[in-house]
Amino acid sequence: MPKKELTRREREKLEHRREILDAALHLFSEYGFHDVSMQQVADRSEFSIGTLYNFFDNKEHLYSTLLGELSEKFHHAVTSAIDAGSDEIEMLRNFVTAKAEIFSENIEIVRLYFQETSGARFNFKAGLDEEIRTRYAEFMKKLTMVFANGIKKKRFNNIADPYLLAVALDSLTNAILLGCLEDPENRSYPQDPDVILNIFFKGLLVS
Amino acid sequence: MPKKELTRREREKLEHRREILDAALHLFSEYGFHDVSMQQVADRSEFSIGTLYNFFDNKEHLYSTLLGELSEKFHHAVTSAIDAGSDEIEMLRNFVTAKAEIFSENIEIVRLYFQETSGARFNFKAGLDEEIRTRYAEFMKKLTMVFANGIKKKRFNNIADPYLLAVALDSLTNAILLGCLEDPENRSYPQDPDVILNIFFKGLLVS
DNA sequence: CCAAAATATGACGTGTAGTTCAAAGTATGA
DNA sequence: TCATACTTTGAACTACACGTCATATTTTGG
Repeated sequence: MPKKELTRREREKLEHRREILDAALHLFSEYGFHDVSMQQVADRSEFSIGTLYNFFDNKEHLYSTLLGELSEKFHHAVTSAIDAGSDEIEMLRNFVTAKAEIFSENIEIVRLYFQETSGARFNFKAGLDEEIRTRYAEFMKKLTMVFANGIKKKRFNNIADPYLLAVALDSLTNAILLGCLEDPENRSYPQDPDVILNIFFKGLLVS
Repeated sequence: MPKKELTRREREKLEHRREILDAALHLFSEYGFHDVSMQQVADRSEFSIGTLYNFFDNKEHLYSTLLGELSEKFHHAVTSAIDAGSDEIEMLRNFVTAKAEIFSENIEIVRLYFQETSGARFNFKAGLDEEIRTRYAEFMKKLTMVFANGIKKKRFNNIADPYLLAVALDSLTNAILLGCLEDPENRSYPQDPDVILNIFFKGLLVS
């Protein structure tokens, strides 16, 4: 399929679409889905309301397009970081480093993502985010396997169920990274992944 | 102040208020703030719309009253559990046990709470939940002190900043407990707090 | 240069949800 | 029993936001 074969018109159309998505991202990220009107998106993107509807069927479609793009970007970066590791320890370090990078470079995106997956995971119209759930499940499976393999290879101690470890690491990185980003003055952003990982790597109890 | 000295009328009024709050809790917990109308709350509580406004100034007030009550209940239970421990290890075990209990006994309440604090912590009208933020900050301070004291007393290894440990334990328990409750068939609810705490207590790395 | 196609516009239709308030219903206690 | 105070009611008011569509503008290509 020829990918570069786009007329200027087509390129401009894509650009316009991108501008609308960008405007929507900023607004949704700051105020949330319900507290942003299509008028605001129109104003910010410097298009008229009608034009928005040439690109997106409705408000939800605009929103879910954003979420879909973002979750794809996010999960690709994170999973490929894991794959790039040569052993389980390196995989975890790569994961934390990649996640920290993504978070710090895309606060707005990340905020939007967590508005959806944390707050509304339970009550939003199910199905809207089927794709996101699937990606998340895949990612958790991968992370679980890292722990499971590490334990099997005797690189890790068998301190907890691998899936529990995966949930733990994921939620813990979310909380710590978000906390640092939302309150940058009080908490410095961890450059070294082991700042976080030592909570797992080293034992708290004095033996 | 005489607390029992309530006329039947006053008692009934309180009861009515409670019924409205209960109805609102169930609805908000299931559908979220924006997707519940006052009409629905009225129907479910078997009062008319007008009556709701005799008890609460507006929809937000109704919602924030719920959140306030719930966060108070929640934090009281958790902090007193910590206080009941005689050493740092027991404090952490008490905390996890109490939290697990609260979660399993009040799924709806917990859902509502996390809708607010996870999803909207960033973007909701700030100030609406000033009280909740304060309580949360207090609680985090207490948990941080548990870790800090444990480290100072050489009961714990100094594997990470105490505040980081507190954030970690809090987010980790949230994620694991919620995960079990929302998907009870696949994941069994941990009765033993050490199932979770071993992630902290024991080191993952084979030394 | 002009007609046809593509794109953009924004006033307007429509529906809905929060809130008000005058009237109806109910309890109180003299 | 009856007047007074308290409580409930729900139709109606107001506001706003999604989404439409006839019209205007711009681009294309002959």
